[in-house]
Amino acid sequence: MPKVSDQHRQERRRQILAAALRCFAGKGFHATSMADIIAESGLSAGAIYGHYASKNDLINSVAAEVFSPGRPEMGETFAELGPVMHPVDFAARLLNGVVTELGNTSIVVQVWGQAAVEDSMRVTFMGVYERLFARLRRQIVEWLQTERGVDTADAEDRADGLARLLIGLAQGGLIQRTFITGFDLDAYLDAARPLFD
Amino acid sequence: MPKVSDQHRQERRRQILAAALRCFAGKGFHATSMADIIAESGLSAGAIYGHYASKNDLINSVAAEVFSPGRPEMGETFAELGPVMHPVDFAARLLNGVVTELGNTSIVVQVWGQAAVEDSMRVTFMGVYERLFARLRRQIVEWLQTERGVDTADAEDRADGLARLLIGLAQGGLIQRTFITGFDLDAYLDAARPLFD
DNA sequence: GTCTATATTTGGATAGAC
DNA sequence: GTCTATCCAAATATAGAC
Repeated sequence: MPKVSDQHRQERRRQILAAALRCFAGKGFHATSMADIIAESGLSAGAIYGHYASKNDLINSVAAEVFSPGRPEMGETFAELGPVMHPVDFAARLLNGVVTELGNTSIVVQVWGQAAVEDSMRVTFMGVYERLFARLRRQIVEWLQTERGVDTADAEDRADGLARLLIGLAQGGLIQRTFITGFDLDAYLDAARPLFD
Repeated sequence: MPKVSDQHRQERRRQILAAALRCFAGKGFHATSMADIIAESGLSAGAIYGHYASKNDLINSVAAEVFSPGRPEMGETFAELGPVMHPVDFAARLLNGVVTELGNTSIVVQVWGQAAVEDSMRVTFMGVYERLFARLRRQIVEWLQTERGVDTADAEDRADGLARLLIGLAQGGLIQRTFITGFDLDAYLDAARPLFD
C-alpha cells in the first residue's frame, strides 16, 4: 500500500489544480491555455498530463472544487442548547466561507456560466443546490419555531419561499461582490433581516 | 443617403446576431464554432464576415444585446397621478421583460461569467448596474414616501440597501430560473414583499 | 454581397529521452 | 515522474470567383 507516494501524488495534484484555479479565475476557462497553466504551476507539460488527462479534466476538477459541497457549515447540526442561528447569519457564514476559501469569486460566476451550457456541471450544480436548499429550509423552520414561536405548519409553509429567497440573495451577493470592488456582503445581507420578523 | 440598403443591412445583421444568440445560448461561447453559426443562420462564411469582423465581435454584440440598457421599463417615469408602483412589482416587470425578450436565460448567466474576466464586458456590466441601481433606488424612495409616509431622510437611508438587495434577488432569481425548470419567478419575488412593510 | 475552398494559426496532447 | 520537442487537429479568417 503506497501511502507516502499517494500523499505526494495528491499534493502534486493540488499544486497543479491551484495553478489552474488562479489562471482560470484571472483569464477565464477559454482564454487560459495549457501553456499558461504549465507556466503558473512551474512544471512541464508532461508533468501536468501525468496527473490530469486533459484541460477539460482540469476545468471539471476546478468546478468541483468551487461547488465543493463539503463546506463545514453545511454539515453542522443544530445546537441542542442555546438559540438556533438566525437564517441570515447562517447564510452569511456560508458566503464568507466561500469567499475566504476561494479568494477570487470570479471563478464562481464563471462556473455558473459554464454550468448553464454543460450538462455534467449542471447536474453538479443541481446537487449542491438541492442540498443547500434542504439545509437552509430546515434552519429556517427550526428558527421560526424556536425563536418566533411559529407553529410547525406555518413554519413549513413559509420556509420554502424564504429558503429560495435566501439562496437568491446569496447568489446575487456573490455576483455583486465579484463586480463591485469593496462590496460589503455582510451589510448587504443584514438588510434582509426584516424578511424574518 | 442609402436608407433602404442600410435597413437591409441592419436586418441581415439581426438575422446573423439572432443565430449567434441561439448557438451561444445552447452550447456556450467557446463550444460554438463559426461553422455552427454559419449553419444556424443559413448563410455562408463570407456573408457572416461581411457583417461581423470576427467571432469576438459577435460575442460582444450578443453581450451588448443581453445587457441592453434600453429596456422600456428603465426609462419610465413615475405616474403623476395614482400610486407609485411597488418596488417588487417594478423588479418583477423588469425580470419578466428580460426573460421574454431573451427567451433563454442561460445566455445571461454566461455573459456574467464572461464579464467576470473580460474588461470591456465588465465595464458594460457596471454601466448597466449603476443605471439600474439609480433607477431602483429612486423607485424605492418614491414608494416609501408616497405609500408608506416615510420621511425623505429615512427613505433615502433605507433605499440604498434595499436597492442592492432587490438587484441581488433579481440576479439570483435569474440564476435559479436558468437551472431549475419550472422555477416561478413571480412567486419567488412575492416572498420578498415583507422587506418593504 | 455572397459563395466555396483553402490558408494559417493556435494550442491541446503525445513521444521518447532521462 | 518529469522534461523537451513535436505532432496534429480544430477552427478562425481570407481569397477569389460569381
